[in-house]
Amino acid sequence: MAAPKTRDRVLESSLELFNVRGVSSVTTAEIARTVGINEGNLYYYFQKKEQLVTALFDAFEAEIRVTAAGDLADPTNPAEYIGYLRGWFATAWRYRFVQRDSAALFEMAPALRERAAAMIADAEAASRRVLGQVIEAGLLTVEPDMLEPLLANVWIVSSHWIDHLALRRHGRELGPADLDWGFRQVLALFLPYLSEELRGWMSSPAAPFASISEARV
Amino acid sequence: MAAPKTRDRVLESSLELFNVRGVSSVTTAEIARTVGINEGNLYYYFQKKEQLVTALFDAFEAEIRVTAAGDLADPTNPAEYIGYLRGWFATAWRYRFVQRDSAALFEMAPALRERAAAMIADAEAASRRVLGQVIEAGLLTVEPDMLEPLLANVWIVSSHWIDHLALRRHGRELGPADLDWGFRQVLALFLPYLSEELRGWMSSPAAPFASISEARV
DNA sequence: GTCTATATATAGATAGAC
DNA sequence: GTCTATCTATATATAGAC
Repeated sequence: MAAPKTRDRVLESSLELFNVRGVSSVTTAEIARTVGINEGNLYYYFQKKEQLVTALFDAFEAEIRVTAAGDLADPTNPAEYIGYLRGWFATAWRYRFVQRDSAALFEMAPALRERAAAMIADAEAASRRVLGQVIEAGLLTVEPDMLEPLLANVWIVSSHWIDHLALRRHGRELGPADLDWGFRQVLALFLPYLSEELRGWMSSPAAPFASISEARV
Repeated sequence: MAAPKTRDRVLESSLELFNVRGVSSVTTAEIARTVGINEGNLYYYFQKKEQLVTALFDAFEAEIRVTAAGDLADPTNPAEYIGYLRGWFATAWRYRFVQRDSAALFEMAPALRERAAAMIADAEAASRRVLGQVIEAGLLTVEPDMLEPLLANVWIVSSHWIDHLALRRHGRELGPADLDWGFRQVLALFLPYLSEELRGWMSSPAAPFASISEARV
């Protein structure tokens, strides 16, 4: 296969740097150095740092919208809903720079504010719909009053478990095992609402608890 | 009473600015302008921006440790535990700049990383102890396996509901009514574990759901 | 304790040769 | 498409008068 184009390597390196150290702490000089190109060359592809950030947001949004559009072929199969959740979770991880320090992000690229708000509204609608299917299928028992708070907490924990764990880890880099921790935190939000049947399944070897670290993250 | 000293006004204004726009986006020039003093004067009190940030962290840590040291006089009284939770919640709100963008914070003041890790460890131990009292008293029924995930999610939601809501609000400033929303999100984490007795009490007029906005925040 | 004026460093961005 | 050299703006920080 062809060697990755410079533009793509810039995006890849920037994503990693932004995720780890935050959008505002990473300089264009550092990005160029990491990619192994000159700073002038970087500006050939992205005339403003804002454009770089926006291009990464584009990718994030596209991935979120694919996930949102997804549907459960068989809502009675718990593995499918867990897979669906894992999709959200993996995307939130891959583009965690968006959530972390969103204030600085929007200050750098103000146009993203509206786009992010629209995106999250659509994403919430999608997850509301899918959760509805799962409840309909009898896997979960959630009183109507609890639906919205539950959805919001799922989003919050999926997006922000990283900061919490990084703090406890004294800033050590997070690895695959930590991803498992995060995903379990999300699943923990659902545990009290499991039907009896599902409760048994969750503790069976078939439950794909630990396999998040094997997914593309 | 005496007019507030300049140093205190600097701290107050900085806290507000950092909370709203993030540590790395706020400049010393902007702080001085907000306080109504000259930039040179600002540097008379804090020779480095890092010292300013550290002083605010000191206040945060002190407040957290006071809250952590607190105990429930009567663990069978649900209002007391809710008050305890509200204490955590209010502090997390007042110093939300610490959680939001913690990467940039630690890059600016590396010494805070270790302190924050130690502080959160103590805080977790404290909330673990108090939650234990409440469970002992029969107000909540939490399986031992769920205790740690629950505590972690309480911390995550308490610290990060703001970013989530700000996104949905299209960046509008958050107000007291939004604080209620956040606190309800935290309480929602506990709702599935309520004893029957407590469940009734929660829906009674005595339940101090809405009064978080009257607290000092 | 507060101000004015100045210094230093560096991040973001451009021009033009190759 | 990539590099070298350079420019501009500005954030942090200091010196010294008042």
